[in-house]
Amino acid sequence: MDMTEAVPARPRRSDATRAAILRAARARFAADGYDRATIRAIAADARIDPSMVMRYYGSKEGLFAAAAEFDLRLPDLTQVPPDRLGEALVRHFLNRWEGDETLAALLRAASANPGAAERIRHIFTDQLSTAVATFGTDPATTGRRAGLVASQILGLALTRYIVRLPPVVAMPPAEVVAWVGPTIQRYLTGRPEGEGPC
Amino acid sequence: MDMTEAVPARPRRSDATRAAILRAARARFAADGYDRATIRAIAADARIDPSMVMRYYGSKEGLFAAAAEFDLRLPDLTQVPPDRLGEALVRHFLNRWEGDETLAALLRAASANPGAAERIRHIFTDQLSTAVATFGTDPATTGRRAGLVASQILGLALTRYIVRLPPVVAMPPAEVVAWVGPTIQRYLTGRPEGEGPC
DNA sequence: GTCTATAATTCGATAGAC
DNA sequence: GTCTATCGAATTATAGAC
Repeated sequence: MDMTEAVPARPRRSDATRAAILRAARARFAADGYDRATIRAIAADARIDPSMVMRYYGSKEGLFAAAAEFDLRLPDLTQVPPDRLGEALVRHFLNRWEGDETLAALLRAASANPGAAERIRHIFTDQLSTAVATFGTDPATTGRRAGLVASQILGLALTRYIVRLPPVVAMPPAEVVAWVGPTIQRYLTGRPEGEGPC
Repeated sequence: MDMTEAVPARPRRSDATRAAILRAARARFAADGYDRATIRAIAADARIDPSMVMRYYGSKEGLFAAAAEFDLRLPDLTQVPPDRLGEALVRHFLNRWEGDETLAALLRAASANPGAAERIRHIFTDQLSTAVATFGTDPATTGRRAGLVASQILGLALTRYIVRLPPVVAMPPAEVVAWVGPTIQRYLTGRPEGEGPC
């Protein structure tokens, strides 16, 4: 047994530095977008030398790829009362945004960085579609429903955190849930044109 | 009567050049975002020298300000049957986007350009709010309703034209209207939590 | 592992000839 | 009005000393 096995999953000496870089990168990318967030500024925030960023992440693209790792952490929709799916989803997304600026960084970067839009597509097709598919709507409509949900959820994020439309920013979370919840609910389980079971 | 009056509102010799610059600028800003759309590239598209752009518009910011002039051209909502307001608005926005890339340019630039987000805020508060206020809902809720409409409309534009989510891109206009129309209708005239007049 | 120095681009903007 | 030439600044990325 050699020394490398004596230290399983050894915490590298510079893991703290790497984490600091990622933290600073996420904040800068979220605040300034991809192009305006410079490696120099990120390094300054993390209190390290700019060349360290290159050493650890290879390039600016590599840094962004690492900083933009994101999981929606969608709850198990089968555990939610079927008539409260929309409400639950909106509440979940609000919490997810306020606690993690990664999605805001992705959204802001999506217009300039070729990989960011692709990343968002994957997140909101793979992760969301599989969640939508877990309960028994017609599989043929799953993609469309997930896309509609994404359009409202991302639009809410855009107007609340990027464009910052005053009325949307001012709405308390409970009221956002009350207004947008029914929209998501209909996209998930309803039909178009409001010809619902009225 | 002197010569200046003999040629009222004279079309300057270079108006064609100015228009070509604006056309190229809108396309580049829409495709690449503010930072990546360079004056050099715009000038090349317009088949003119880069210095002409500076001469006509002073700076890159000035050029963007001129290129991002946008009017929602909202129809008179009082002429629309009250139960078809949502449908009419969604249809109008779809047509407005497909025919003019200015809004896409604004949306793409909103994350990098300080003035673009401000411009969108004005467009979607002033223009939309006044339209929402024209019919008789409680004035206290006008701003909120306009904000909610903007969140869904801008989210639709974001997922359809910027992020390009496949299911949203693939939806024919009629189906977008059928699905999203009722959402806008409820934001305009309904109440939250789906406790509508059922 | 960390930092200095700098290479190699690229961009917005300016000056001035024609 | 139009174009050539170029400045000055900022960026990513690399090479190499310590």
